[in-house]
Amino acid sequence: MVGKVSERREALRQTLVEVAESMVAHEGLSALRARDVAKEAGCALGAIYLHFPDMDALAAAVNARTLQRLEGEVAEAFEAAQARDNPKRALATLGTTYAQFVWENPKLWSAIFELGFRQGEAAEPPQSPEHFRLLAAIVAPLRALLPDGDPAVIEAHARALFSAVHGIVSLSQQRRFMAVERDQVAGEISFIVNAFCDGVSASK
Amino acid sequence: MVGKVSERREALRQTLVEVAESMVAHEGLSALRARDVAKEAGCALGAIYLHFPDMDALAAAVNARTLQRLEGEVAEAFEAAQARDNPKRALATLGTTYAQFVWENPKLWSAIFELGFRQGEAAEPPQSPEHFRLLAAIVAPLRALLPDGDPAVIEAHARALFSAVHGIVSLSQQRRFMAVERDQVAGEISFIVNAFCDGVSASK
DNA sequence: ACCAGATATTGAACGACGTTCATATTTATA
DNA sequence: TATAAATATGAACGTCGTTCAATATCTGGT
Repeated sequence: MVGKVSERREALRQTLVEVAESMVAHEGLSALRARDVAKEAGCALGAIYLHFPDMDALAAAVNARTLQRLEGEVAEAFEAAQARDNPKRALATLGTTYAQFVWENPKLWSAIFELGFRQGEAAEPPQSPEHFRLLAAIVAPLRALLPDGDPAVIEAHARALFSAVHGIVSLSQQRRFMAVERDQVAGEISFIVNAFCDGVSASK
Repeated sequence: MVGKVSERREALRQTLVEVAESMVAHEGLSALRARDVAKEAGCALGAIYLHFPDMDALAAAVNARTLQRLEGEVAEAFEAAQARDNPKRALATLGTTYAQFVWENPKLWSAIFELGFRQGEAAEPPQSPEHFRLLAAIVAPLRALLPDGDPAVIEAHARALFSAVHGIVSLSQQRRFMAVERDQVAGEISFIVNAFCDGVSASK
C-alpha cells in the first residue's frame, strides 16, 4: 500500500524511538510505558517487541541518540572555542557546554544513568564516532600542554578531567550529596579546569 | 507478651530496614520486593505500610544508612591522614577512601543514585552530622592552603573537589561514558587533587 | 478477671505494568 | 487469483506495589 515492507518496518522503528524520546524528555524514563508508546505510535502493543527485545532496549535506543547529541554538541562547541594559544579556555568550554546540555535536557540526560544503574556495569566501552570525537577534542589541548607526554597517560587525564566535570554537574543537577550550588557550578568548573591544566603543565 | 507495643513496633522497623539493606546489598535496589521483605522479616505484607508510606521510603531508609556509613568512613580516614603540613596528601585520601567504599559496596552505593534519579531533584540538602563532618574534613586543609579565603568560596571549592572525585569514581564504577580505567582511578584522583590544591594555592 | 472499645495486624483483592503467543491479517509468489 | 509465508494484533498471564475490610490483640475501667 504505502510502501515496501522493509521501509514501513524501518519507519515504525523510527517512530517508536521518536515517541519514546519525547516521553522520556517530557516525563522521565519512569513514564515510558509500553501501552502509551504503542498508542502514540499507532501500532499494537505487541508490535514493539518485533523491533526491540524489551522496553529497556527501546530506552537504550533513546539514550544512544541523547549521548550522540551530547557528545556532538560538546565536541562542536569545544572545537569552536579552540584558541590555539589558550588550551585552558578551550577546556573550560567543555564544562560549561556539558552543564548547559544537562540543564536543557535534564530528563533525557538522567535516563542515560538511570538505565545504566538498572543494567549494572556496561560490558563494552562506547565506540560511537561522536565519542571518539569528544575524546579527541579533549586530548588535543592536553597534548599542547604536555607535548612529550605518553598518549595513554594523556588519554587517562582527558577521561579524568571529563569525569570530574561530570561529577560537579551531575551532583549539582540532582541537588544531592555534596552538590555544588547551581549558580556556582560554572565558576567551580572553570576553577577545576584551570587548576587541572596547571597541574598538567607542572608535571611535564 | 514479648514486650511493650512500642518496643515491638520499633524492633520491626529496624528489622525491615536490615532485611531491605541486605537485599539491596546483595541483589541491588531493583530486587527489593515488598513480599520478599515481609517474608524475610516475618511480618504480613501490609505491615510494611504501617512503618513506611511506600517502598521508596524503605529504600530511602537504607540509603540514609549507607550515606552515613560512607560519610563517616571517608571523614574518619580523612582525619586520620591529616598530616598538618601535608594537606595534599590528606585530600588525596579522600578520593581513595571514597573509591574503596564504592568498590566494597557497589550495590548499596548505586541504590543511592538509582533512587535519587527516580525521585527527581532533592527538596532539601543533606543535614546529617556525618555530612557536616565530611564537609568540615575537606574544608580544613583547604583553609590551610587559602588562609585568607572567603569561607563560602572555600566551601564551594570543597564541594567541587568532592564532586570531581565522585565523578571519576562514579563513571569508572559504571564503566560508562568517559570512564577512567579501573586501575588508573587512584592515580587520576591523586593527580586531580594535587592539581586542585596547586590551583587553590595559586589563586591566593 | 471480665469485657467492651480502641488499636494493631493481616492477607486477599485491585490495578498497572512488561511480556507472550494463538490468532488474524497482510504480503509475496506461482 | 490461490496459496504459503511473513507480519501484526491484543487478550491473557504473571508479577509488581498498594489498599482496606476483616480479624486479632491490647488496654483500662469495673
